[in-house]
Amino acid sequence: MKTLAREFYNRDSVIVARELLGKVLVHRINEQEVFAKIVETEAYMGVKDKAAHSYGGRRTPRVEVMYGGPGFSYVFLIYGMYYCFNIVTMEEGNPQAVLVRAVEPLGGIELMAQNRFMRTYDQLTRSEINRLTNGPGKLCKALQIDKSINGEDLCGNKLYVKEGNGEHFDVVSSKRIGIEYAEEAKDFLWRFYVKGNKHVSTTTPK
DNA sequence: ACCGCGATGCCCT
DNA sequence: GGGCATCGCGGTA
Repeated sequence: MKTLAREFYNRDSVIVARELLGKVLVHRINEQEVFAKIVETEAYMGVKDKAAHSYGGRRTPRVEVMYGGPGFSYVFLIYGMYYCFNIVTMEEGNPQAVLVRAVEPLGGIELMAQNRFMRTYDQLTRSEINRLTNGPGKLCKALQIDKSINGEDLCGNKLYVKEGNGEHFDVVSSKRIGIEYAEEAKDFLWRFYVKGNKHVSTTTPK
């Protein structure tokens, strides 16, 4: 399957977030590979978006990669223990990004089980299987995404996104999660997920 | 099922 | 020193 080209990411975050659904996120780790279908995303629209780290043109060491070109990873630590994985969108100097909030495991399941629960897949409970990758922090743990790949070029061959299998699905948009502080921006419908998919983090955001 | 809470460390208009 | 684009647990039902 074809890897997404840089031009795919050189568009509005809302468009990219919507179109990333159904695509496949791949992480090559030494000889191994984990890959998973993107089923939930959120758009962070940059300088005019009060929920974005780059709101108002805020430019600190943490958010610096958001100011670079499209198609690079932006990984940050949240609550002292979880990582969140984003893909930078729009041209250099326009700091937008898409947060990947949930994925559906497709390959490298054993490695994901080890990364998340330090056990083999068949040793996992139903609950553990269900919450393997259904949240931004969980998918980073499962796919071994951490600060060491902040700024990684997704047009390379270590961490990248490729086309999905082309099957049809409906898309739901909703308010974004966990941004109560963002005033009017908290109500923007900039979260997208695959309708009916079991790996979506939640279907009823506050 | 839902709800509340604590963990834990980096970042800093 | 306060806040955070989260998660898992233990309580109640």
